[in-house]
Amino acid sequence: MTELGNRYSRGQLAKSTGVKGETIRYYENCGLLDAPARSAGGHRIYTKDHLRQLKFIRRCRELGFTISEIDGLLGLADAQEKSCEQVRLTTAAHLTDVRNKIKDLRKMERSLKELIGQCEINSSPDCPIMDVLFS
Amino acid sequence: MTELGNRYSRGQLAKSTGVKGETIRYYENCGLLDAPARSAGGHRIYTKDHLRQLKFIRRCRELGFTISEIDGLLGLADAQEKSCEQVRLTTAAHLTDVRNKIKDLRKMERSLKELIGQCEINSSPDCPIMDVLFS
DNA sequence: ATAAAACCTGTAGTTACTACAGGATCAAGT
DNA sequence: ACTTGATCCTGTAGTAACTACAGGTTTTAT
Repeated sequence: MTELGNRYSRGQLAKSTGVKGETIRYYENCGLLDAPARSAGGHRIYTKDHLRQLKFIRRCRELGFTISEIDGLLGLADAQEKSCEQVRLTTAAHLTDVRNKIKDLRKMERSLKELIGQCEINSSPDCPIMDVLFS
Repeated sequence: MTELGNRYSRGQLAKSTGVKGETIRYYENCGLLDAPARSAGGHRIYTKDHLRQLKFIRRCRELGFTISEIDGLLGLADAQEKSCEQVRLTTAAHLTDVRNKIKDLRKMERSLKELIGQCEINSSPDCPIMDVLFS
């Protein structure tokens, strides 16, 4: 089916997706990316399908999905029925995670800002940041 | 100097700082936490100084400082002069990191929200989230 | 004295890659 | 056909900051 002008080396796949060659191999080991055919000499021969799949993986990673979440999503891509709802749930759960992380970081941000603020007021010989932390 | 009623086991130290016993050992291996004296049988005997130091480490970790940043801060705690400025710089640099992370996560949040939004509109048999990601 | 709790060391697992080492193969030019 | 340089192959080890054993010793409480 996929035959004409449809062969990519690992390097070409890397270039067109922005995913490093070594990482592509890693995804294959993980079972995330389908194992491609091999040349007589053992080199991997990828197709347009791999390209599509890898682009999907990269996008999901950029959105902060973990490998196993992506694995789940790829599994759902095949199973039709009910899968849409599952995808939505996975995405929603991930959104919650992201929001919690933001909350934590905001708390850190406030504390760090406060620590630095102490410095501006300061004129004592001791470091006020250390004073607060090392109490 | 530190002698009376001033001996803690690893477990006691763990309980009073909220840092797990195994993690305490890890910090010692890292060189973060000073190696304590040992009993005849080889058990670690901590002092109030260790308690103080470990609390400092825990606070810094909660604020997102890396181990090596904390190592740096602890080094500065001794060296007096100029160290306050260094502490402030380390803290400021860390604050920038935290803010960048927040920015990234916000971008993720927006995208995820958008993806989920697609679902609410949707009535087609295909999953709109997958459609967008798997394009 | 005995038994349970806590401790000891060293090693391996976690996540998502990245970076080698030491070869083999491929593609292009002559 | 041959050579050369780029790319590819495998397997392993390293990264950050822990966590979790296994298999044994010590401490503490009764």
